[in-house]
Amino acid sequence: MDALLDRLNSQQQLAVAAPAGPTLVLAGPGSGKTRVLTYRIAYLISVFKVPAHNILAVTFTNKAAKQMGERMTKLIGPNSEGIWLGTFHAICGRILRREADLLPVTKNFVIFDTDDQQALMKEILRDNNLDEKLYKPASILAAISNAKNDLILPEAFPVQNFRDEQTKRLYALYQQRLVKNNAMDFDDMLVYTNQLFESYPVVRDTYGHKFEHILVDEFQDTNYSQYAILRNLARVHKNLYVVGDEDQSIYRWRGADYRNIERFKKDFKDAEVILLEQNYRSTQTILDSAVAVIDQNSNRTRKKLFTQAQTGEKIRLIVAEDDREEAQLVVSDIRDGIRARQNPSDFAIMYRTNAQSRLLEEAFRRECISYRLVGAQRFYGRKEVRDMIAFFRLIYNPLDEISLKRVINLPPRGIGDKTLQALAELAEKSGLSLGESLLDLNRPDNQVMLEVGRGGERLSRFAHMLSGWRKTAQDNSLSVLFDRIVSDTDYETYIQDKSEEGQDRWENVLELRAVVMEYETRGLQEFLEAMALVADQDTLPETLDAPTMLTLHAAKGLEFERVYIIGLDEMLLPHSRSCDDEEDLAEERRLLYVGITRAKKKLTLTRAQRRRSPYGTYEDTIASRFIKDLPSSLLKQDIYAQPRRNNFARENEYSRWESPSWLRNTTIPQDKPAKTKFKSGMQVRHSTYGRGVVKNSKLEYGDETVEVYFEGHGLKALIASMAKLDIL
DNA sequence: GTCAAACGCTTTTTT
DNA sequence: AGCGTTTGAC
Repeated sequence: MDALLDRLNSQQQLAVAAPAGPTLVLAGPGSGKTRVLTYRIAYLISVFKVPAHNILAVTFTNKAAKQMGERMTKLIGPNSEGIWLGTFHAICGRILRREADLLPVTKNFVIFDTDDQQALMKEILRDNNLDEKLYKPASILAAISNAKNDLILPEAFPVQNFRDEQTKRLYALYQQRLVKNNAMDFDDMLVYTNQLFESYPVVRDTYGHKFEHILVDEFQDTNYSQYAILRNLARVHKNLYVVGDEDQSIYRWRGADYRNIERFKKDFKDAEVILLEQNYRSTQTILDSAVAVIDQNSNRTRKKLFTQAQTGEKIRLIVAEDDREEAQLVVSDIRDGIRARQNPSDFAIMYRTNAQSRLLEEAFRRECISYRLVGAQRFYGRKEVRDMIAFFRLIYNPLDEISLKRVINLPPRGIGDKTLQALAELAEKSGLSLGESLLDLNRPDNQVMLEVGRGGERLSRFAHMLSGWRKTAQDNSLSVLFDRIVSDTDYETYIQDKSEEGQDRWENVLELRAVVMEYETRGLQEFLEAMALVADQDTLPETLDAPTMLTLHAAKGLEFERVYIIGLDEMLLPHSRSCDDEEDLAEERRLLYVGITRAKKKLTLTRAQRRRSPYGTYEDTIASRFIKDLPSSLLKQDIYAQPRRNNFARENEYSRWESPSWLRNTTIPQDKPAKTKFKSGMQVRHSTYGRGVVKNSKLEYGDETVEVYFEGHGLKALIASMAKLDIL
């Protein structure tokens, strides 16, 4: 199996073949981190002869887990079967279901996502007569989440003022309500796992013995409670192998604590530290600019990033007049690239906030280019999809009141607040949950129905449906259940109003049915677990050959030939919410660093001089402070010309582009070409338009603008440094 | 209980 | 500006 090591450089070999024991791999971007991790596991199995089921590998995203699994299978085939591979949440979910007897919830607990949490918190606030405006559910939940990430239980919640006291109380109530719903939130999965280990050393040591080797990817983005889980699990064998890069820590806001690296060094004194510095991804220019950006952060160990690749092209900086034009410029450039035979999937556009994708989407549609949009809640956030999932959840776990309330009157069947109130009173009296007393109504001998009044009949009709579904769920496949819910509720008629959106929504339902089919044999539990833990970005069709749009956060771990990072404006990158805290600012910088280092060949940074503010009006922007950190020797400042004239002349709103008046000088200094390279009458060739004749050329705004007449395309104004024009 | 109009607020990043 | 939520009318 030494052939395994042949394909690695010496640093990587050192990491892959490291002796057992605590190991810390500090890996710069593009240094083959994932490769090392995958090979390490293969090495453990084939050289150390560790059985796969004694290995635990934790990744940051489901996608990374999937990817690693695939690579592993390629590397060592079926020997890799049985390995515990997944995100912290997936792994914890697995442990918690197995050990559910020791938990305050039952084995078929459900996982509350952000929306469910909000709904629950709103109920609690209402029950306690607290003003939602004063106590915003989101901010209360954020405080609770922070506490959980540090393993602070309600009793230990630190109180300094009245508001803290309220938060503490709400935290306690919230936990009670979750248990009543037989539910837990994302953070609870980690907290419960820790509690399990702390309260039952037997359980802790069972898993501790089981996992001879534990490997962790993206270690810099673990939070304290995740670290505590690792420490608990590694007590026995101490074979904790973590891989990370402090410069790529971008989840502080979610509780990620890069101090875990220090904790690790302290808790595992004899840990071996291995550095991976050679970069296999990017050109030296890209690396240099990345280093220039990240070196401005203090409190970090400086690393060199080197590559054997070429210097490569300079970084382009494009300044558009407004955000709409920014989007159009980027998309036009990609269009030109695709026409010039570039692979569509080589392109990626990255941005700070999801909202920025909208203008890009519009631009792509105008150009009739298909695209991949990562995340942004496109599918699983849709109401109709969530509705259907709520039906499933209620069937699986009737204690889930949030889901019950969501679907009990859906489609409207005359069960409003009053009827629900009556049901709640009934439940109160019998000491049952809403769902249980609802199902009780269905029992033929049930008399209490009368007490509920006129709504009683509607309620029991729904109860009848629900118990029918529960029976169906027991001995039928998921799609059968799905179809029954749809037909029993006449869901199609409900959402398929004649409108076009109705059609869209129905198509979403059908798409969800296709997802359900994938879990056909695996059952309800696995389906719901996946729905809760698998995010949109994990479901991207990898096969689609199209440019990708994604947030800088979502870009971590990926790489593309050509990367565009848009919106390099103050208040956006760095984001306004991060501007008054030193640590937050450092994280924004790391975010840009992550983005830059995704690029293999070519990097383009853009910004807009005016941008739509959240309020709808246009506002002037200020160039991002990070631009200053890029040495001008690495930059090629570009001002776009427009072959768009012909394309858009028909559309009135674009007519302003016919004049070059939007071209602006910007603040970035640049060496201007002394004289024009092109002269009137020259024969030239362009990658897209073919042969043409130069009509005119002049120096303008720091760059050379050439007017060329192309047969079949007409007169075009091109920027010499941009358009690849060859003189014939 | 349902529907429509008016209001008010919003945007950071995600398992 | 656009959306979701609340309010008010039927």
